[in-house]
Amino acid sequence: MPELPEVETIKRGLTKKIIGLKIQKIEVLNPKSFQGNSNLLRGQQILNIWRKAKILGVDLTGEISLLFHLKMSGQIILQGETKSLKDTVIGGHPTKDMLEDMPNKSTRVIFELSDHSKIFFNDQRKFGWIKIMNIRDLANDLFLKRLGPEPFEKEFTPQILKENLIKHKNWFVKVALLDQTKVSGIGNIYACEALFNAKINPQKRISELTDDDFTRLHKGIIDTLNLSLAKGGSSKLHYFNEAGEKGYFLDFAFVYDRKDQPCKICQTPISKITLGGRGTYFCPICQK
DNA sequence: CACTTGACCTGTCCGC
DNA sequence: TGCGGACAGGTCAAGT
Repeated sequence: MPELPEVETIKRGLTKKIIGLKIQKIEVLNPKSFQGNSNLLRGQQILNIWRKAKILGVDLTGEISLLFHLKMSGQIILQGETKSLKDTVIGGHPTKDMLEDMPNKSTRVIFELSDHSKIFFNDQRKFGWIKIMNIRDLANDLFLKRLGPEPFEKEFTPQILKENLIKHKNWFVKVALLDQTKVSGIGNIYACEALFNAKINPQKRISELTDDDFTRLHKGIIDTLNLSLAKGGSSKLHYFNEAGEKGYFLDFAFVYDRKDQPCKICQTPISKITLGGRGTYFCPICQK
């Protein structure tokens, strides 16, 4: 899925466009994609939009919030009333880099808003979900409660990173980065890229990391996520922002999805291995 | 316990 | 061109 930069990009885009609007109508095309009674949403106004890790939250009147998790292939696409998607895009990427008009065969849920725009929740693989939660239950949600620090918040320091990871001395560092209870929002792309940035081999065990490694890893995480935000996120297969545009971070990636291609620093072919069941890319020379 | 594999789904790409 | 298998931005559950 969409990892932190992709969900954050969607959050920022939606915030500019739908705060204050009301939800007029909900159409659930795939029941498994939507948990809760969708009738509760009708007439509720959108108050605030937030992100925690890879979860997107939409606070509504009526003391309820809508939570979205896009998992591997989810998309949230906002489309205006009359204009086609490509007409609404400002800044003009080529047409081939935009989604076609909605709905399509992956559309699972459709929201109609008070300005007659529509939000399409698309999800090819159906792993993603939307759920309605009472605001009081949000504070008790186990997944949200256990999430580690947000990389862009002050609480995330090299020391905290070390403290959270050191409990698992024998874990591969790459696998540890994917654990959302240690740090929030990192997925497979940014785990690989952050480790390259920090010059750490993904097969290193946590116990092998020095304080200097933790410091570089902390910086590598933040720098990598920042760069991706600046490039609009990563579009490998499914990711588009709320306006249907791709993100271009992967054009700048050093290792992810670059198996056998030359390292951009030392020209050594990039390696691909499997760690914790996930494809893992790294430069065997640059990452010690 | 710690660690790995499978399940959830659909689609695409690569090798024979 | 067809077909099978591997693989894909995530997370949880079951198995070893």
